Parts: sequence; C-alpha cells; structure tokens
Amino acid sequence: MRSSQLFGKTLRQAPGDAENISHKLLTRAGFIQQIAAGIFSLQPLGNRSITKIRNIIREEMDRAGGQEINMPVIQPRDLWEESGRAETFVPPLATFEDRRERQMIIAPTHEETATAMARASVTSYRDLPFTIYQIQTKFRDETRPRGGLLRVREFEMKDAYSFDADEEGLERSFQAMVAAYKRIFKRCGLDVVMVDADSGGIGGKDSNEFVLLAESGDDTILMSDESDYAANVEKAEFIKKEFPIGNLCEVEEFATPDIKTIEALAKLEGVSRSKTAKAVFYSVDGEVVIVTIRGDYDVNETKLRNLLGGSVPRLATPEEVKAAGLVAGSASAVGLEGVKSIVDDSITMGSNYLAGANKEGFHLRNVNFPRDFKADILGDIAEAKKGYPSPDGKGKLIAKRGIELGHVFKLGNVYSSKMGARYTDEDGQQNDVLMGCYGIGIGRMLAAAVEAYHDDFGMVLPSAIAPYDIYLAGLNLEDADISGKAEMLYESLQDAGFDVLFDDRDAPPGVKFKDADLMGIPVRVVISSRSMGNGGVEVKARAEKESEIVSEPDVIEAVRKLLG
RNA sequence: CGGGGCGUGGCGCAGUCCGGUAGCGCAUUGCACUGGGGGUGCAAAGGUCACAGGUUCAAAUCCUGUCGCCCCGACCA
Repeated sequence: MRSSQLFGKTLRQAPGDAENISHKLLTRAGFIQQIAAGIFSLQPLGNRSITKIRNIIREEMDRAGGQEINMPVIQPRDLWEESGRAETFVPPLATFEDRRERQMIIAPTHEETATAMARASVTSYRDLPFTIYQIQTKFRDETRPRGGLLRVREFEMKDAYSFDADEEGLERSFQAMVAAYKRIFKRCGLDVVMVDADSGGIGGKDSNEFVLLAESGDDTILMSDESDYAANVEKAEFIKKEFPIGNLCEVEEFATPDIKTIEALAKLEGVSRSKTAKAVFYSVDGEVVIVTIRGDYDVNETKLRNLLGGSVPRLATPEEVKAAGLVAGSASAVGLEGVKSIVDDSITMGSNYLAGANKEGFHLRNVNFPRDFKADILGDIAEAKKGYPSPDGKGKLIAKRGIELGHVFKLGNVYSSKMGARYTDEDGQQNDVLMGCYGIGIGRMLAAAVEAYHDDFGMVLPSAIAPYDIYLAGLNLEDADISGKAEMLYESLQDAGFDVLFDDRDAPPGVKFKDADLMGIPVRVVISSRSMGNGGVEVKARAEKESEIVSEPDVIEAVRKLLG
C-alpha cells in the first residue's frame, strides 16, 4: 500500500473525548473512528490489524478441532425465554419488535443459539463430541461504555461452544480450548496469564480468564509470588489466619457510646480487628441478610452471591436495616431471630469476639460461634488482598491490574437441561449434553495490545497484529535514482511476502518518521540520498532506538531478523 | 442509575461571567523555498457556534427544555 493512497489520516492531536492511551493512539493513527458511545468503525489500518487477529484465532480454533459456523445477531426473544435469561441478563437485552410484532433481541452472546443448533442434530452419543465457533458481532447495552475499544457496546467476539457426553469429555474439550487460547495469545505477541475466575452471569462451574497485565486494566488479579497460582479478585482464595481457641468465656455486655465501627471498637478495647466479629447487612431478593465476618477481613460480594445461590446482593440501605430491626453500629447475629445469617469461616478460626449487642451504644465481649449465634450458611466469603498467604501454601499474594481478553467456562448442563439438548447413551438412557463456552474479545485485543505496548511516540505493535510489517519511507524521492530504487525495494519486499506500507508522499522526513512511529509498524526501512551515501538502506525496529545500514540485497534478511 | 464536566471550521482550543464585526494553533488548497524527527514564507478556502423554544433593536453569550459525548462511582463477557 502506498501512503499517498491510504485512506485515513493521522492526527497530531487526539479528539478531546479520548481519555486513555489506546483510544487516543488508535484514533490519532487512523485505525478507528467513533460513531457513538461504545460504537466504532474500523478504518483500513485498524481493519488490517483486526483481520490479522481474526485469522490467527481462526487458524488455532481449526487446529484445535473447532468447526466454524455463523449464528444470527438478531434472534427471537422466545429463545431466551427458554434458557430463562430473557429477564435476567445484565445488561438488559436490547429488544425491538419486528413488523409482525414479534419480540426480537440483538444478541449479547450466543449460548442459546448454539444450544439450539446442537439439539437440532444431536440425538446419540455417537454425535458427540464437537466444538463449534464463530467470529461474530455482539451487542451489549452497557450502562457505561468506556476507554475506547476497551469497553464497548457493539463488539466482535470469537465464541466457541463445546458439546460432550460426559465430564471427562468436557474436560478434554475444555483443555483443548485452553491450549488453543495460549497459542493464540502467544502468536499475537501478547503476554497473557490464565487466572481462576468467577463464572458470573454465564453460569456453570469452572471458569478461567485470560488476562493481559497492564496498569490501565480494570480487572484486579491476585497471584502468588512463589507459585503459579493466579486468580481474579472475585474468585481469589487465601489461607486465613488461625488463632488458638482458648477457653470460651462468658458473654458480657458493656457500654460503647459513639462506637460505630470495627476500627473504633478494636481501638477502644486495645485489641486487633481480628478479635472482632463484623456484621454487614445485605439486601437479597428484597430480604435483609446479616453477614458476619472476622474484623480483619472484608466481604467479597461475588463469593457471597455464589453462596446465596446466584441472587445478587447489595448493601442494605439504612431504611432496610432499620425495618429489619437491626441496630447499625451495634449489630450482630447474636440472639437475632428471623434474619438470615451468613457466616464467613474465618469466625471459626478464633474465639471470644467483640460483637454488637443489638442495642444502641452497647457491645458484647466473648461472643463465640456457634455457641452464641447460628449460621444459615457457613462458607468462604472473604475478599483476598495482596500480602495474604497464597491458597496453595506457597508464597504471598501480589496484586496486578489487567485487561480481560478471553474467558472460558465449563457450563455443564446449565443450558442443555433447560433447552432440551439431550442424547441417548450406550444404555439407551437420555442424558443432558455437557457444554463449555469460550470467548475472546477481538477489538479489545487490539486496544489491550496498545495499552500494554506503546511509548511516547505511539504504538509499538507486536508484528503479528500490526497492520503492516514494514514502513518503507522514501526520502528525496524527487531524485529519480532514489525513487527508482525505492520502487524496486517496495516490489522486492512485497515479493518476499511482507506487508509493506510505502510512504511515497512528498512530505518532510519528520512527518514520515512520526507517522511510522505513531502507527507502531514493527520495522521501518528508510531509503534516501543519505542512506545510499552510507552504503544502502536504513533498517530499524520500532521498539529499538538504533538503526543499522544494510546493503540493498541484504534488506530482506535484515527485516526478517527484526520481525522474528 | 447517582455525581461532575463538555458541545464553537476536519482536529485541539479561546470567546460565554459583562449580549453588538466569530477568533487562534494544527490540518487543507495554490505558489515558492526547504529536505533525516510534524520545516519556512506568501496567498486562499472552510463555521446552521449541538438542537428547539423564549427574552431582546440585537444572542455563541441571558432564560427554559431536549439531545449527544466524556470522566468518577454503581454495574460489567
């Protein structure tokens, strides 16, 4: 491609509404154009990058045995009634009515459609297993799109769905996808880590995220500094500190005027927060529940939701707390009737706690579980934080920020049972098909790559996903000798199989160099009267400061070396 | 959905408080010069001041409403 004919222009200044690096650079370099909040067009350069990413994904999906399909973006709402997600999907489904007044939705994901596709042709265990995938547009009407391509409403996703007869098969299919994902990110030049994750609204049990570590990421990852344990903060576990359990003393009430917080209570008594039992109130499905956790830990609401069977908890309002008969600042589960009690297992790892007396201005000493209060549910609802011991017993947790690029889930029979995707086994029995689903955000991969790999001058794209391999800058092109050589170089580099952007414009050198840097093209080749005087052409990697002069016949080899 | 900010040539901004000729930088066009990090000069073109209504002799500016975009929070494959 010749720069003189390339559609799209680079900008010296990014539009004012672009805030983060990838949004600014992708806009300035002429990769993307914003059309509305969270909705973007791809210009030729951006489209080339995305096409490269898409092709790598497609190759690896095929290699892993996936079969490419295509499912509609527009779907009847009925299909979503079957899975039960029509009302519950977050964000709410984008809906419209067709001319026959049928309710239609714009698909935010394709589990329902994939299940429908499978159930139409699977009848026997002989039909299993298989994995289908597509690269398709989704729409999620996010409450707040942000960060350019990082969090958009309309986006392209590679989504794959596996179908198996049994758990062993699901595990095999799942691991095949995990392996494919690792290859995809590696080939794209992205340093991505796989972490344990919560499965959220998609459903199912096991799930892993693939995260690109970057300071600007919105995902918090906790990883061990000594082992390969890594998990999303929503999912992360840790070894809780255990205290020796001494004699259980008698409960005694004492006056604590103006003491409303665990911090103040611990200070008043001159003990650490771990000697207190903290009570937190949540509203779940319109009901107030009391959550008790040792004072040195905080509640992880995702873990709480999972313990509650998937209902989303939110902090109860002061009015709700009052209506439930609870005394904020002096509350505890001790002696409470008619309020559901959730207890974190950290409470069992200590004794003689300070806790609220359920009486304004009073607290209790020597509260013990389960002697003094009950739990309707006992489990792990504590939020892991940096510095805590890793759950595998090796090392401490460290915290990192990251951008989620992929997510894999073992769905099991969540969809197949509801939607009737069944097969007959060897014994003639009907069973639910077991499913897995596997997603990669394609546009987000490009944005994340820019977030992770850039400098003051622009993007520094990994060669596999850069729009072009080589930025060929011809200077002094009014000199027929130079321009003739530049044209020949343009031809021979293309013949060697490289994607070349040839800057043939009548523009000052500085302009060409700035554009080359901004676009992040991995290798820059310069031919000019000066380079010829120095014995050939100049070759420079985008990521390096220094360039080298090589003779014309050696250019291809030099470029190949730089591209790796 | 709560809080905050912003809408003025393609991009970045000033002008709005205090109503009266729409302005600056970059980009664009032409010519000349220049030629290794967004170069110089001369000349030129380009704007329903987000939209609608109102006040006024007069509105980018004041009033009312609407829309859009961004940021923080809540939420989030």
